[in-house]
Amino acid sequence: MITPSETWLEQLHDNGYRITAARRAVVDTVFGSTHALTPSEVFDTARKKYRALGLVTVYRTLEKLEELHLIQRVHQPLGCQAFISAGHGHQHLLLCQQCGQVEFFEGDDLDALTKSIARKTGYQIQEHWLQLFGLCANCHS
Amino acid sequence: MITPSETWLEQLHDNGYRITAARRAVVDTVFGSTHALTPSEVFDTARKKYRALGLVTVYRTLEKLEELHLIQRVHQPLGCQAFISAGHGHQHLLLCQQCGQVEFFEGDDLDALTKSIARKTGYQIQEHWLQLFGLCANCHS
DNA sequence: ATAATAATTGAAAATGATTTTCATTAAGGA
DNA sequence: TCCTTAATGAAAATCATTTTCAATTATTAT
Ligand SMILES: [Mn+2]
Ligand SMILES: [Mn+2]
Ligand SMILES: [Zn+2]
Ligand SMILES: [Zn+2]
Repeated sequence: MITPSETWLEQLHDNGYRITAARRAVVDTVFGSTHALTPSEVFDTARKKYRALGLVTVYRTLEKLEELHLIQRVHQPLGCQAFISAGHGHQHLLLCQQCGQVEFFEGDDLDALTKSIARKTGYQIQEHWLQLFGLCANCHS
Repeated sequence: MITPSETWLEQLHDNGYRITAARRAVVDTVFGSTHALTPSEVFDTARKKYRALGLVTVYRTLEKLEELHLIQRVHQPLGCQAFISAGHGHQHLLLCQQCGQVEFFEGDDLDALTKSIARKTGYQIQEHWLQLFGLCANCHS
């Protein structure tokens, strides 16, 4: 674990947010998950750690974690409500279509492509979304 | 216009769907739009062409057009409910962050990248999503 | 052209996800 | 420990989408 979930709590604290049992439960659930989780899935899991948790608090906590760039929304063919720990620096996602596992990768070089497209279209290209889908080592073979 | 909107109606017909005034209005609205449109936006525009149109029919027609691959959903930072005419063959989207104009481009070559990622991660990569964001010629300059 | 049929329609109701409201609780600095 | 104020969960409200259903209409068979 490169970033202990404690760091997320510290970050919340450093940004003026309080550390509560509800937030601990949500943070502990989302941090370290290898699958993107919807608010409802976070709720189900986090409630096992903190029974009194409310779904509303899950929404509110995810909102703050996203605002601090600690988590990011994952767009998938079947829905775009799930979240995962954010990558560090410029990274992209690789998703297993079978089991839903999420990995990050980096090292894509789209400079030649974006320059070529910019020239052809007249666009000033600012950013890109790239995502790979496939089968993880466990799911194929 | 490479594909007249008549073709969309023909396609609907060829797939056993009937041609109705409501569907004409939706098809005429979505076909040829240079911006991705939400169901509600389609409704507002299409209703000008066919006053009796119901929002439900917009949802149902978009569903069929997507099923026939005539339109495709557009994922954006602010939402993923909008649709645009589908590209032909293997193409990706280029979106203007200012005015929302959508263009297609092709010719990306991700083979080297996907092979490298496959080797490093053990994934069997099946497909990719790539989208560029920027400012169109009108919006910058 | 007419009639028969089955798909399509729009309104209304139902559903599901997310947001807002609000009285109560509790974090954390003084 | 006390005080202030952020945070909480329940309930209600909102918003997007889907389902239901009786009426309408496109298409096929006559
Ligand atoms: Mn990149
Ligand atoms: Mn491609
Ligand atoms: Zn897998
Ligand atoms: Zn523009």
